[in-house]
Amino acid sequence: MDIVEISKVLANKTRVNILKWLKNPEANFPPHQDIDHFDDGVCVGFIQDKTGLSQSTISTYLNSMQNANLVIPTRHGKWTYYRRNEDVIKAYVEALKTDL
Amino acid sequence: MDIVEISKVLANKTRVNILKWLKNPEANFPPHQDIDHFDDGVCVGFIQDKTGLSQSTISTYLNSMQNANLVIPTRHGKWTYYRRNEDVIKAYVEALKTDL
DNA sequence: TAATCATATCTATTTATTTAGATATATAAA
DNA sequence: TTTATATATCTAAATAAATAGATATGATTA
Repeated sequence: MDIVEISKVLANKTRVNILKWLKNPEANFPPHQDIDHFDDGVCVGFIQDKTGLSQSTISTYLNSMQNANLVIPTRHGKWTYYRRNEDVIKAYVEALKTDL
Repeated sequence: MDIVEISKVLANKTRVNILKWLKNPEANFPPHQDIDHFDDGVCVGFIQDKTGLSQSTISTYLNSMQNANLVIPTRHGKWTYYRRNEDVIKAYVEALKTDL
């Protein structure tokens, strides 16, 4: 549980927003074409559309969030879905509460 | 409660260490010359010595931490003491728990 | 298998952060 | 009232982060 590495991810409004949106994909994203649930998260394109930033920037952001273990990717055909890693998010908040 | 601004402060090992050290000044710093308690925190020089970074860097760090309301400065003669702002730290962790 | 689509990576530019030396300020001491 | 001490601010250099265009990869489709 690296507080500094996770804090670096959270030190950016867009990345914090992505995490918040992924809490409730039904409310924040349109339905996917091939599946009727968000069990594995949301595809990169939807996240990109919502932020208005470039595809490469969002891919970089999601990669950094994945490196910090804050999100989990799952490949579905040509799409990559990202969902929150609730265990790590919870553990981070707990670590702040005790260590900070 | 600005999650991004506070996360920027926590995105640096030295600044996180300073906050941790200030939790227990008795254990982490020598006694002050003029007073025999740490009620108003720890003087800048002691914090600088412990980090090994330059005086101006530590002053900048403490300033950024103060801007984020994470620490509170108090002037005692020619020394400035810094202590944790427990209310804001607690509120930040709570905000993460609910918003993030 | 050629074309297409979604995503990742590479490269480059702009902007922000880190860090320290030099200087300024504010207080205390001689 | 000069001198010393503690801290803050200014300036500048080095490093890192943000961002996007171009290109590559991997999967589907024609």
